[in-house]
Amino acid sequence: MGNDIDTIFDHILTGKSLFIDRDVLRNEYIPDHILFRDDQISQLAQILAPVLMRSKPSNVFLYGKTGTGKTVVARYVLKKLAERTAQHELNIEFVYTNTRIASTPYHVLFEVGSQLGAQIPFTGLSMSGAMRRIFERIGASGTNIVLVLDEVDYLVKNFDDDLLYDLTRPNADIVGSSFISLVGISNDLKFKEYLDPRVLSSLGEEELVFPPYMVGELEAILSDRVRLAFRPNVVADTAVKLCASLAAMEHGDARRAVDLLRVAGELAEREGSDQVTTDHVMKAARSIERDRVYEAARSLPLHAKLVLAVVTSSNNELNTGQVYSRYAEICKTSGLTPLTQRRVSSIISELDVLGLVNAPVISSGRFGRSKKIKLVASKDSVIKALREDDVLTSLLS
DNA sequence: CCTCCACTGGAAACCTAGGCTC
DNA sequence: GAGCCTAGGTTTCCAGTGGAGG
Repeated sequence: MGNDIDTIFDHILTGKSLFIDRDVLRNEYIPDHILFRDDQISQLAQILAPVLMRSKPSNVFLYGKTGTGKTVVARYVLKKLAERTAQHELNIEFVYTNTRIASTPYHVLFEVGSQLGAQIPFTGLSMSGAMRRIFERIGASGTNIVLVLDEVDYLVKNFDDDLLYDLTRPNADIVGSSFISLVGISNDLKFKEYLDPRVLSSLGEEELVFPPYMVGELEAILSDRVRLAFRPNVVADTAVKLCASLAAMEHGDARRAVDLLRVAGELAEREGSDQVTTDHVMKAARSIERDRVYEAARSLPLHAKLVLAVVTSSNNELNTGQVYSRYAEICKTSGLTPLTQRRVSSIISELDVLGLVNAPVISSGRFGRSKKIKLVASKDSVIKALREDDVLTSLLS
């Protein structure tokens, strides 16, 4: 039915699409009105307001789990500020980087630099060299910067807080009267424990906490989006409730809730249904999980894929030694140089963090202590992703 | 209570790619 | 263009460890 290409086009041409505006359900969407975050918005606005007077605002930390509105509040306030600064012709730039996507301290600088128009090569410069170029750039133009570092906890846990220290440290000699003001966003409430006291004192000047949304709040948020995104009476109330309660189980994650709604809507539309039902929501939940697994597996480096293939091909739990010997065997037959067991052990831990495998360390007394590794993600999705790699296709038996 | 397995995971050394300086 | 420097990934080295079996 829904697979018929003419039906798909017909639906769109005859205006039978279920959506009015799909973009409302996208992650990057910034609503005109943000529900249940009035306090955080006004506090953040107050903290950042001094930029309008050309003085340096305190650095801020936003804490809260994923999908509690940190990023959207930050972007919303920044957007409003940018509107004002444009009116008053103030020399302020707002820079937003997600440090988990940038992934290394150097890439963060690279990203920040390119947004500011400073020339930073992809590789080759020292950290301090890259930092100097950024400072010189803003010093030369007399620009003040509000820098948002999303998911800073990732950066600090995987590396250290030197970058934060360097960014918060006053560099009067280079930057003149310009300043950099930091807005750090962290998913981890205990994040502060990882910080050096010297960083904490300058960075932790102000902090805002974002509590998880309650089921009722999620429902209100979703209803709001439904009104903007879908045609009237398309989405069943029960479907909205289900999205809200599924997301509430994931510690009140609004992003998850909105994703569910979008995917459910797309599934319903593809089926040619004129209603989005709880059934579509359930299907959406499964489909999102499959996509997540597929994407995670597909983007792994070759040797991580090989390790994953070994785990996937076994029906029972394996320990690190078993995984390594099978992995080494595969490398041998395909003429690859195997990585060391130490490295493979780390790769297994990385797969665990990605939620593809479960690998707790179990002690079996006399029989040693090792990780007990088993696949937890959908086997089909993993295999599908692995088959996309040419090297793997020839190996999978 | 002690042993001893099969690792774990921290730390440092090493390697490579790529820009920098002269 | 040679030689230097750095970041990021990997290897090397190794002290440390939870608990079944003695």
